Amino acid sequence: MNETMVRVMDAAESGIRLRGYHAVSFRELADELGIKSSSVHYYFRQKEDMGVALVKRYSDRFFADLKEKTAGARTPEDRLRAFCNAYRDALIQSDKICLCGMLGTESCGLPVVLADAVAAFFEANLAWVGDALPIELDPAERRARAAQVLATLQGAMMIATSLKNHALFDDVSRSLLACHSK
Amino acid sequence: MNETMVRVMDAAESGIRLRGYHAVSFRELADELGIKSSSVHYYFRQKEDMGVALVKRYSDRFFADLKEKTAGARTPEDRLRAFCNAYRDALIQSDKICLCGMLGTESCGLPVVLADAVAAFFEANLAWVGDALPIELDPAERRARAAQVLATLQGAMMIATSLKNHALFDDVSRSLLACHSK
DNA sequence: GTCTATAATTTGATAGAC
DNA sequence: GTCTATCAAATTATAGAC
Repeated sequence: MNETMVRVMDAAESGIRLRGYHAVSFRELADELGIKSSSVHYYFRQKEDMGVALVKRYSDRFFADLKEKTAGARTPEDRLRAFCNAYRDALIQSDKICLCGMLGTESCGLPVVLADAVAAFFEANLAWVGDALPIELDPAERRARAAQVLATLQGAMMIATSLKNHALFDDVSRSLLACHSK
Repeated sequence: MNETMVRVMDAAESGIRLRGYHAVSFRELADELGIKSSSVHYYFRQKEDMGVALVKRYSDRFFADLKEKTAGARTPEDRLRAFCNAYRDALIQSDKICLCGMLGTESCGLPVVLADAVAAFFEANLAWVGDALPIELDPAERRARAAQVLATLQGAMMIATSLKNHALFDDVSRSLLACHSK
C-alpha cells in the first residue's frame, strides 16, 4: 500500500467520520493533500470502492485493538469493559464518531456494497459481545444484550459529539457497565 | 402553513431521515412533488432554513406525542416505557430513524444553526428523561442514566436500520427497561 | 404562489500526455 | 504514479415574468 494511498484513506476516513459520506468529495481530498482528484481516482476508481476499503481497514484495526485490550481479560465484566474502551478510544483519541456509526446512519443512501460492509461490521460486533457475555445466559438473551451494548456505545458517541461533551460518553459507558455487573 | 409547504417538508423529512441532509436536494424534492425547485426556495430561502424548520416541527410533534403517551403514567417505569415507545413509533411507523439521530450524526458538517437546533432537541430529551427517573437518585446519576437511555434508543434505531432488523430495536428496548426496573 | 431561465459552483468520473 | 484537460450531471441559489 502506497504512501499516497494511505494519506488519501486517512483524509477520507477523517472527513467521513466528521461530516458523512456525501459531504466528502474526491476534489476536496485532493486539495487537502496537494494532489489532483484524478490521482485519487487512480487509487479508487469509484467512490464506493474507497468507502469499502475504508470500512475494511477500520474493521481490521478495530478488532485488532480489541484483541490487544482483551489479552488479560478473564471475566465477562473485563471483556465488556475492554469493548467499551475500544469505542472510547475511537471517539476520544480522534475526536470523531465511529466510521461505521456514520455510515450505518446514512445506510439507506449508500451504495449497496458499502451498506453491506457496514452491516457486516455490526454483525461481527454483535458476535464478539455475545461471546463475551456470561455463558449462563441463553443465546437469545445474549444476542439482545449484545445489541444493547453496541447500540448504547454507538448512540453515546453520536450524542456526545452533537452536544460537544465527551464526558457524556464516559457517563453512559459507566451506566451501561453497571447494568451488566451481576 | 400552506399545503405545498407541508408536502415539501414531509418529503424533505423523509429523505433526510433515510439518506441524510447532504443527500437531499431541492431539485429532487421538487421533482418528487411535481413542482419546480424555485418553488421550494419560495418556502425556504436556504436549505438550512428548511432544516431548522424540520427540526422544530419534529421536536414539537415528538414531545406532544410523549405527553399523550405519559398521560396515565405514574411510576418511573411507566414513563420510561412511554419514552421507549415514542422512539419505537418513530422508527416502526415510518421505517426511518429519528430526524435528529441522522442530523446529530452529521452534526459537524451542518450549518451551525441547524446543529444547534439538533443539540437542543437532545438536551430537551435528557431533561425529560432525567425528570422521569426516580427522585431518590442524585442529579448526576439521573443525568447519566438519562444519557444512557437516549443513547441506547438512538443507537438501536441506527443498528436496526443498518441490519434491516426492526426486532433488534425491541430487544434492545426490553434490555434497557430491565436495567432500570429496580 | 408558481413558473422559466440562468448563474456560479461542485460533483463523480474518464482520456490521454508525461 | 501524477498530471492536464475535460465531460455530463447535479448542486444551491437568484432574478424576474405571469
